[in-house]
Amino acid sequence: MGPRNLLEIEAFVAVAETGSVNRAAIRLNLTQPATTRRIQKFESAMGSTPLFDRTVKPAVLTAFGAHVLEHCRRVLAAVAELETCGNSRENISGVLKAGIAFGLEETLLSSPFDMLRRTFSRIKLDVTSDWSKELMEDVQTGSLDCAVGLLMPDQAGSLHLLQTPIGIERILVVTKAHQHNLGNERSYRLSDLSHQPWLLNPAGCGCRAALLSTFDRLELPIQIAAEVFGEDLQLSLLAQSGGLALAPQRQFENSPYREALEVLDVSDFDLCATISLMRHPVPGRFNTALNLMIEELQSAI
DNA sequence: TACCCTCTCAGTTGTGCGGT
DNA sequence: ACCGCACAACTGAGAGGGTA
Repeated sequence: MGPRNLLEIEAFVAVAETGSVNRAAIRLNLTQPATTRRIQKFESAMGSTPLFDRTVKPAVLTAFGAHVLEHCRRVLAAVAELETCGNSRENISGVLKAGIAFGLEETLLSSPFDMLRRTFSRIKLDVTSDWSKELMEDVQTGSLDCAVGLLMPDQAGSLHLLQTPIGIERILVVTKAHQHNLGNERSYRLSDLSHQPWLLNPAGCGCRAALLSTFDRLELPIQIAAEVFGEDLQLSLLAQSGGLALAPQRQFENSPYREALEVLDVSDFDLCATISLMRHPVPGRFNTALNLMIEELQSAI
């Protein structure tokens, strides 16, 4: 088997894992016909037993295909391992497509990415921000090589991704300091806060979804006064006009508005998110770089 | 050795077909 | 009507061989 067949194996694994030639093509940075052709060559090289059942739509792996897939994954993992041991850091090159969850950019991004640029001079970084849920899907489809996400408890462990926990982030309920209409309680319940104006991120934000789902479970109404993108802007508005907002603890502690804000102890809303680095389970060419990035992230927290 | 021609391979665009 | 897939035709890069 020459290196050409390795490309066909990658195409087969991509189609099997994404469930679609189109999505596989996106993962492989190819057009759909090119991906189809690689699959066809691989299938013909594997003999007459079909790898996909195309009588159903979308096509699914046959039992033989599933068997072959496991072998292919082992081959790709072995090749990645071989490349890792053969490559010096200076020789690892290419565009590393990384995602970072909204809200984590400023607190987490600088140190690990500085390290990558220093250590792997031939890696070009392509960094995008999005909600964690979207980032997970992008890593799953291969549009991203890795992503640092803020995962809610119900998101951790979902999808077939390798998730390395970096740290825990407590999500705080924050209000303007000395806000009179909340009284001077030491602890609140969500029922005390359901008629207060909330400033929340737009739909797509995991923290918002967790809060709304808790209100829903308790059958309480919630008054969303404004949908404001980004915790920085929310905290700024909160400091001026009052209301309630959610904020990751690190972001709150680093906020210039911190002195004008206070954290509420809400006894029936205790949300902790996991900061995780997500990547594909099959090690790729950036495996060494990602392992170092994890160490840097863990020391940055 | 340098240049040119030919062939092969892997990619793209354009398009048609079938299923939902 | 739209989407996903496969096929046909075309293109560009690279390898290999022949010739001056």
